[in-house]
Amino acid sequence: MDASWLDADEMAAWLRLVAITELLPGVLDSQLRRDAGLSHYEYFVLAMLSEAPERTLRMTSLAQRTNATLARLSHVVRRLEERGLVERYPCPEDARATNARLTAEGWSLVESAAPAHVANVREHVLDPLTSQQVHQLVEIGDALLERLDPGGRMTALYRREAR
Amino acid sequence: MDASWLDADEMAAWLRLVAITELLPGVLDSQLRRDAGLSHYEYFVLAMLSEAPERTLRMTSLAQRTNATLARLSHVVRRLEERGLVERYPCPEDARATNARLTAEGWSLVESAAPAHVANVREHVLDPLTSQQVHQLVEIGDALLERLDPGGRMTALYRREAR
DNA sequence: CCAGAATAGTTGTAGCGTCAACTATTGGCG
DNA sequence: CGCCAATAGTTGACGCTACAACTATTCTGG
Repeated sequence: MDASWLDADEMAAWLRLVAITELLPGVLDSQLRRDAGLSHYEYFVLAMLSEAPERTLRMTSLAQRTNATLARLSHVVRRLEERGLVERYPCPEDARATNARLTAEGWSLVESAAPAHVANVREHVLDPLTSQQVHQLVEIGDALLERLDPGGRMTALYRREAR
Repeated sequence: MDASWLDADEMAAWLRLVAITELLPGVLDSQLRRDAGLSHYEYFVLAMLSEAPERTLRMTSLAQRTNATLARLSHVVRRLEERGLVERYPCPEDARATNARLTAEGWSLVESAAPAHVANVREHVLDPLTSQQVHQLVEIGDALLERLDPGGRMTALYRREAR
């Protein structure tokens, strides 16, 4: 990390981004773990299902929406299924595919966990920013995701095209 | 994740930040793993040592600079020591403390890994941003880190005070 | 000056993610 | 048709991180 290769502003931005990616997961996980017994990724999976029609999604689509590989999702969904929060069944239209559906129990867990989670996100991320900075973060996020996920394989569903 | 609790811009910013924290580690890790046999966190540890006087730091200080807990760092340094990249020795001034020092081998590894890593950071993070956005990211980062690491326990060393 | 609290660090364990290997189905095209 | 590539998903092993428990020093107030 030779400082001469990045100018002062670039280095400052980079150090902050690294720190955020190290610290944010812990902040999210510990609140959700304590209040709902879920990791942030597990919560996010349940939340994506809760917003889908029939509260059901194919594994591949769910993996995209949660920025994860299929292998990771498969392990997570197996554990969620063992806890009765989700159920899997073969997709009727395509025998290769698997559908994951939120159970009633899973739905009520997300519902009960959401308020405290949203409050936590507000407290640690949204509140400290001005509304102008929130908007800047959207633009910066789009620019970065275009490179971090070039084909839009994981983020195409909500990403705005670059101007 | 009830959308009604966050407005459109807030939700957009939040989804992008989540996606970045999921995707960035993989982008950094895979390049460094392939080119230097190091995880990004391991590289960062070596890089922080390479910039310190005597290429030596106390474990606690090194943990702060790398946004990590002492437990995590201890495991990582043990593995780096086994590979001959770092050496540990009891701190003379305080018998509780341990110093970690970069070996010659560790130094040459960081030196050889740095160019490709910096290029990767440029390609995926800095280049897609305007210089104005880089500056905005610094401000946004400071605002978030003030909440993510309230006491400045991990980030005080480089964080700018809020205006 | 010494008892208890705080600091510094290590270690074992359990849980999660990555990677590679694998099965099963579908789609394309010759 | 029939074969081969692509798609969809699962699984097992391995490595890394968080958490809790532990040792060992140093600091501090009575």
